Amino acid sequence: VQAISSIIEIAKRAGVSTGTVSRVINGAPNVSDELRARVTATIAEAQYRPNGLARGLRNRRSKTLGLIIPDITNPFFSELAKSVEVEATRRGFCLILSNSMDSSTVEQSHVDALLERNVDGIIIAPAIDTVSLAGIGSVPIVALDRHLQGESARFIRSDNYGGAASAVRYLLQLGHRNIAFVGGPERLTITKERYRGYVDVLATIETATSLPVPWYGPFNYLTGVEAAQNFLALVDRPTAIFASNDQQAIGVLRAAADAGLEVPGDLSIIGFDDIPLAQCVIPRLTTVAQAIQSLGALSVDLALSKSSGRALEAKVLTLPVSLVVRESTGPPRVMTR
Amino acid sequence: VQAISSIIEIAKRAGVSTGTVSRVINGAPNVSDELRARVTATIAEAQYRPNGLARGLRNRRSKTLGLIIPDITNPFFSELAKSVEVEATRRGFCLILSNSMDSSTVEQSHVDALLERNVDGIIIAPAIDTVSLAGIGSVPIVALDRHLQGESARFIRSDNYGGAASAVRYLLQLGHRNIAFVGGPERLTITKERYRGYVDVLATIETATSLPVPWYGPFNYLTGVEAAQNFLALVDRPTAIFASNDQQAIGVLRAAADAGLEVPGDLSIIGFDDIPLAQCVIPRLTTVAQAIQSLGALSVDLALSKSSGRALEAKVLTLPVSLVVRESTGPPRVMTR
DNA sequence: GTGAAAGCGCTAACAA
DNA sequence: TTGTTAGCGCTTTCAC
Repeated sequence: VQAISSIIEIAKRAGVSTGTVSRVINGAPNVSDELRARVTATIAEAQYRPNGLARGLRNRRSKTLGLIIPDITNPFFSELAKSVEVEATRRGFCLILSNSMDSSTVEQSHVDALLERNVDGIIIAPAIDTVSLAGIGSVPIVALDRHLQGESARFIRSDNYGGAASAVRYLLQLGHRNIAFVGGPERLTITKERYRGYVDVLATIETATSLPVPWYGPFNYLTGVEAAQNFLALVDRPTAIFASNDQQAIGVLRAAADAGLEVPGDLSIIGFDDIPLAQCVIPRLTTVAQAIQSLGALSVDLALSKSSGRALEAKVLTLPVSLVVRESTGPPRVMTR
Repeated sequence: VQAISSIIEIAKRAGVSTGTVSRVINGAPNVSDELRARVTATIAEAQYRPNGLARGLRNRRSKTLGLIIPDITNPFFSELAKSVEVEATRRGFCLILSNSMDSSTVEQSHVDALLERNVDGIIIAPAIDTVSLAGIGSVPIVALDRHLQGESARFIRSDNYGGAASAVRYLLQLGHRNIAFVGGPERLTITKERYRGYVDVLATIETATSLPVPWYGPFNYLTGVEAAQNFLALVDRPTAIFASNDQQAIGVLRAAADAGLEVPGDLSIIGFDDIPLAQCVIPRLTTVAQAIQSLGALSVDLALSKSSGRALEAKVLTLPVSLVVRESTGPPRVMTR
């Protein structure tokens, strides 16, 4: 059975006008029960599927959202992408996925591609959050996790400062005084915010020595390995390392094992994000948990809410984080702030 | 500056017809250099972006591909999705991402959504590879990693049988005789193929005892943990475990650590996929590496190649795998078959 | 409550 | 080489 591809055909078969078929498809109230039933039956029988391109052209909306992230391979972003996709689907939207590979140029070309496809909104975790994007303004933009230049975008992210602060505060509680910092790319605001949280808390105590020089790098395993190798070779070796994401923290774990160190006996490690893997590595990872589900769902929400007009709406949303402490035995302890 | 939104406007400004503007946009040869320059300039100046919906409607193609996978959160699929997205982008296509959450029902609704959006092709890793999908046939379909019922789809996957076989062969070489099998969902063909590879190789030697009963479960960490707990409690404890993916293998690692076992001293473990994490866990994971890049790129290739007519084209593509042996010291050794 | 018809922005066939 | 125009499939106003 060849599926029918035009509303005209359906109208003909059902013996009604295209207008009526359209009204039925869109659930308009002013259609008689009789015609509605007839049209519905015809549609089902003919396996008819309305043409989204035509509808989009006519309605000026594609029921599609764009998501631009640095790298879907990063577990934090794949968790995020999943929650965005699920929420978008729940609302009848599709999600176009783009990886910027941490390049603003690639990012811009993705934006262009999305705009050409008339997406109804763009959610983006910018590669470099001090750069602005061209062509934006005709469509709702949500900056996710990372800031975006320009006044048009809404911004949603976690409490990076507070998260780092509570991690370091916990390490101090455990008695650590020499705590090292592994950061993400130095240019990013999230990196700076987490660093400030770290520094500010350490400033509250008196330390014998100065802090180890922070180590910056991409949010991946390798950075953690390199950072740890660097820190562990120091004369005044840190007893704890705070990493800016879980992948880095796992890299630190890896390097500590290679160096023959016990974790947490010889070295304490805290990560950031709380990806599923954190509860699986050996030993389990203590980390600052982001509310990834909420970040994803809310960003869809923002992208889809018509904000035009309501100038006073919140431009920046900061979601709370919580410290998840995992020990070799017993269940994880969640410490909110 | 308000960006211009119609080709008519551009035509007016440049003092030409819409036809000419269209020809310039599409790089048609028969336009004089003078007009081409004028139109190009006007477009750039007006920040004009052609409307993809209208073009798609007219051309019957959306320059968009659909990808349906069980779960982007699974590192194997996020690697795959990335390579698909990169290849699609390279060819000027966008990628719509959908998670089926391992449900055929969800899967079908994603297919419907994609068809309504007139995607030019669908790449799918089916949740259940014995189920067929409705509405397919109007668009090129590529079954990726997992088989799809129906004759219309192309199929591309790795050599699951050979991969499992070479893993088990390697374990035999190391002297293991009691090797356990952790499988993915039992209904999947990939699970069965990997199991056959495992069984067939073991059938070539004489074993004192019978094989441990295989353990099946989703492709995640937890399955590995549970499987290992099960196997390690056996009276006749296996000395090696072959897991059907790296996440499961990492779960086994986790459980072995909890049980106080040394890997590989007390227990050898081999995984499947070779996700980046495999080289980072402690100890590093020996695994069967899939050519994920090629899988992704080729599936885009298949989805985009007009196969209509060429009936003799290969319907099934099987990509070779290789065993990557990682030891506590030294670089990984790649053993192809 | 229903039908007729204009038009969303674009391309391609045809005419000039 | 360039312009004119029909029409892709749909929605919605307007008239009945």
